[in-house]
Amino acid sequence: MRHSRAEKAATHQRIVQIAARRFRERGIDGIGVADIMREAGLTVGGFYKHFDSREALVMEALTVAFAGLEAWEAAARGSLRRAILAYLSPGHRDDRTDSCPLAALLNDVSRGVRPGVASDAANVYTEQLIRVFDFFERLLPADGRDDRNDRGARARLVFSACVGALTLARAVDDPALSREILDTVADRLIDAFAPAEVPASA
Amino acid sequence: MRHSRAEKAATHQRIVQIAARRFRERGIDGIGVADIMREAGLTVGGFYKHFDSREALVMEALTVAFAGLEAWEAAARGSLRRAILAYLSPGHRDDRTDSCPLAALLNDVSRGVRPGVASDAANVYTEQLIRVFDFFERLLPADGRDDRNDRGARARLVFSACVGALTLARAVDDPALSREILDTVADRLIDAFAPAEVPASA
DNA sequence: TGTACATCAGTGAACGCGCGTTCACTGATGTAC
DNA sequence: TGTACATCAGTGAACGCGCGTTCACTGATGTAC
Repeated sequence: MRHSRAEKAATHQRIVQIAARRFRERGIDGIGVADIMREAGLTVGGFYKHFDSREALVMEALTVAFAGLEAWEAAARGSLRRAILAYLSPGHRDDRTDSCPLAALLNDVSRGVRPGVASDAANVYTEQLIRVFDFFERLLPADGRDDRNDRGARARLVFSACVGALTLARAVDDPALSREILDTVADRLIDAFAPAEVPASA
Repeated sequence: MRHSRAEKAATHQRIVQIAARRFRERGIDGIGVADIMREAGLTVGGFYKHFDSREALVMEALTVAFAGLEAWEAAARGSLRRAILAYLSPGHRDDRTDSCPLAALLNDVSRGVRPGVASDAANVYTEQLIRVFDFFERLLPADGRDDRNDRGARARLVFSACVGALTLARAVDDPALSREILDTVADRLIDAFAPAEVPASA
């Protein structure tokens, strides 16, 4: 029962990190407050010393989960090819706890979107999706018939295909089919949108 | 309290139809047995005269929901362009209760997939996804460099992009962005994969 | 065709369970003197 | 620097609630005669 200020802040962050991982793995309704606290080495009662409600934790966890996108963007180092291959890798498919929240929470967020009803989660989600679309747009090569709108359209297609292929590969029973979805979609996307790009180098 | 045999069969189908719609709209865990029975004009207790468990209803509802894919395939009448435009239409995005189960249940099913653990839902899901991939493959035009594998790859890309764009359009807060995702992804897909196709005629 | 009885679709209350939340309590930390 | 007290992070039991499931019951349907 110790509680220095520094320790409280660390505990708070620990809870949020665990939630950010478990929400992506099991869905926002897929894990309870008691389980999260237990994983943090605490008991349920203490939860409300850190958050006003479960919903408040959800929002903090979303922010943390989306912050992970920056690491993925940085890892691409300006290469569309690398970005696609990392997104559609078996590692990203299997490591759900740390994976892209835009894919992991697709249905959870979309079910919260209703005309006229504001959803904080959908707000953050939308903001981050726009960021990722912009990221892909900057990565796309300018080709002959290129105008800015066309590049935006291609960026939306590329990321839609990435999200679709990743989540389909996760939902599928058959490991061979799952792998085939990842590999062939990545291959086709690179072929169509990053053909001239120099292969990843040192 | 009447119960002729014909009426029981009709009641059974009514329950399954309602479940097939609500599961797609709210997720498999998003609606309870009591609510489904109430919507069917019945009380909870009667549920177990029709199903061994909630899980049994889920499986029957999935079968019914997937059967709806056939109607969509038929409506395309052999045109890739029509198939894409129907899938990525605002109508399909908004009418979630009757929409494509592959998109509506993406995360729900994928969370049930764990290595070594059999999931009946994932089985049906995989089977139907293969069917849809085949459907797209048959619709793709043969082009010059075409071999069968390449057509399979293109089919997987097209449907992955459709699923991704539809679900992203649903998760997004901003109606203009949502519409832009649908329209531009459909446009790019048609441009890349069904360019020579004659526009829909009578 | 008519009657008596068995069946069973549907009722509505109750069950155990897990959830988010509340609460009285504890004891180490931080602070006032 | 040392002491006394207030604060508050964390505990663990309890709360109401909704869920899937069970159960004794009802009364119309189906069937045997």
